[in-house]
Amino acid sequence: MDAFFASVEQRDHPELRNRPVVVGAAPGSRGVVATCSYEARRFGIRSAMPISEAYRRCPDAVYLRPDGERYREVSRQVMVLLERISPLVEPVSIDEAYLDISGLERLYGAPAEIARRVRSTLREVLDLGCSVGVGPNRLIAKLASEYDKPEGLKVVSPAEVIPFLDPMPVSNLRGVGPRGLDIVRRIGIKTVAELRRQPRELLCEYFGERMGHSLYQQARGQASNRVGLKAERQSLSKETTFARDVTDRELLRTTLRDLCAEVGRLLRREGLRGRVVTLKVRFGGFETHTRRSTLAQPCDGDRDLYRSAWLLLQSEGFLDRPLRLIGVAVSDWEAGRNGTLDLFDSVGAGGQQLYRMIDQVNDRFGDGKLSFGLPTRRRKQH
DNA sequence: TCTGGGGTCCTCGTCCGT
DNA sequence: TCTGACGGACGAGGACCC
Repeated sequence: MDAFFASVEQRDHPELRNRPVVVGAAPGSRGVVATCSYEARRFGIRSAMPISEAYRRCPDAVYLRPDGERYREVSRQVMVLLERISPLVEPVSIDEAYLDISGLERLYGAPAEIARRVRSTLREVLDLGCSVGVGPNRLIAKLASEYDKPEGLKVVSPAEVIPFLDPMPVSNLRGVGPRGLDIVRRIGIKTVAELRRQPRELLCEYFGERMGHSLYQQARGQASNRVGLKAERQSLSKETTFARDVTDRELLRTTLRDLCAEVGRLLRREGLRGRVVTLKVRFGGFETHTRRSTLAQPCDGDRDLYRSAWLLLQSEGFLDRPLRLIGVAVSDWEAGRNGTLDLFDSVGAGGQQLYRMIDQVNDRFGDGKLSFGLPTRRRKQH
């Protein structure tokens, strides 16, 4: 979806149309821009920019706090419409989804026609704009969707993959953030074409085994083409940044208690019980630490969570310095929950080869005859 | 100077049992 | 009985994404 939160606000409040709209923290507070309308982007405002900076660039914009519940509801409506077009829809975030459209040509026409149908359906039914990318796999489809925002439409055929990728900056690839970009600069490359000329060993040496291998594949346009169910939740957390750094123990105590109560409420709502409680703190200079504690029994109760979190906060000496942020997370669900995950994208080359072998066996002996489970994420996945 | 909140995954170090 | 190698479990932190 294009500028999703801002577009929903502009749609629901016509007086905001054609005006710069910034959804995020309140101006004057510690916080950032979640998203902003294209009118606001003309002032150089971007997602993740400090709200104070956004306000300096455009004090006349309309500043709104995010309405998460509303956006989630609209997101559900989007997904329902997508499911009418393809039976295989994988939501990847609140405003993005992959659709498997193989085999739909007879029903709807060429891939470009299907993409146009997606775009026009969301515009006509929900009055929202989106950009659609079509490609032979997830990587290419995603990059194609980002190619011509807003309301873009780009189809990349298998033959066009390499010419499509070649001129792109390496930062467009998945997993290349500011740190990755530093390394890219150090090697002296800019484009995907230049990246593809680097030997795999060199990329692994600079980026680490997994990331190096991933970049080697991405530069060749290789990626998974599986569209599956949304992955199950691995953890659940709540955190808050104080308006001013805090030393007051009582304020820290009540804040932590509130956070634990909220996490507990959500755990119970989702029917999850976790074995590990993680405390997160951030000091004035943005120095961030986490400390975790494994419970004897999985829990979803506010009091158990609070007891562990407060113990961690006290025992680690975190109360001696002013705190900017405090947070609490729960993870490692009790056995029997969250037992199945589609890990195709995270298992690496060995795992992908296993999947291919399983597909071959199932092709020969009937689908579903063979399946396999991976041990929990932290264990070595060989 | 400024830098949210809610996530996922990866790497590395340490401890401990085999 | 001792010792070293090995690997799993666990914890911390970094990097990235939306």
